[in-house]
Amino acid sequence: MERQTRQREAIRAAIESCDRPLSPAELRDAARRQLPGLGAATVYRAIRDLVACGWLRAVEIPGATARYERAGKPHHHHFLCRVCNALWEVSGCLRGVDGLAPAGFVTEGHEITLYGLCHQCRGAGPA
Amino acid sequence: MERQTRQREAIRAAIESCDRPLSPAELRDAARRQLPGLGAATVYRAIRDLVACGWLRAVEIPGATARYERAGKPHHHHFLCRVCNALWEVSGCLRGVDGLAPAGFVTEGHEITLYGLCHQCRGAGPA
DNA sequence: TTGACTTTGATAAACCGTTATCGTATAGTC
DNA sequence: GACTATACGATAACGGTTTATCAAAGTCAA
Repeated sequence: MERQTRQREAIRAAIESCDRPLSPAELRDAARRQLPGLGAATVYRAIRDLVACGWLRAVEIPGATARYERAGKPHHHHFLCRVCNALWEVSGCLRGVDGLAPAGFVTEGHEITLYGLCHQCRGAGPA
Repeated sequence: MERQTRQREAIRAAIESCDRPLSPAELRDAARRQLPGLGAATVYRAIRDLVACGWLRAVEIPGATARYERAGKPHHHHFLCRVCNALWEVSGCLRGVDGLAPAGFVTEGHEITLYGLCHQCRGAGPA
């Protein structure tokens, strides 16, 4: 298993050439620019396999379907634009996040999601 | 409209007697302890109306359906237990969260979600 | 080049939370 | 108590995402 195909090539290339996490639909659209006939099922299969082998990572965000980014990046967070729904990478974190948990809780990780307008929608979007 | 019914009474009481945000299913189960025949549609209708009138607030969390809590609480965040899936309230926040956004982005709000084991699952849950 | 086995793409179908439908029950009013 | 509009509960339907199916195409080793 794990053959080299044009489809998987295009999907991996789309992830690597994009600087932000993509939803399955965004990923399919991006990969289709290189391989127009690409089917949706193929994208889901590739996502499943790439996550399973540790190459890709799911980014869960509140109130929306998951996005996917290259695994192995340093710890960071995300910014969700309420106009274009793109998820952007936010470098860095804050000290003390895990310490917010109440006494008696075991914190294993955290997510910080910022909301607002991205640089592209700042001027164009509605108030 | 807005009649006083046993159903809405039980739903409001369930929210107020619980110290953490509830999903629609959790809310229904909680209210059913007071009113066993309560239907799911009634819970969804009540949630819609209570959110619309500002009594209830939706809490969006990554990778799960929204939970609901009394509106009007001071700014705070949440802790999601990976074993029992309960969402717990976490008081306080951190300075500088909104400042994480990249230059050129307009931050309108943020969510911080901690993950791990709640105090109840700490001892009982699997490693 | 052949041939076995994998992957693809189109389609259908599963999923799951939520909403609409509709006949019945009930709250609030006279 | 009777009346009327609202709310309820059961069920079906929805919408969007994800997965299963299967014939056709493609990959890769021999």
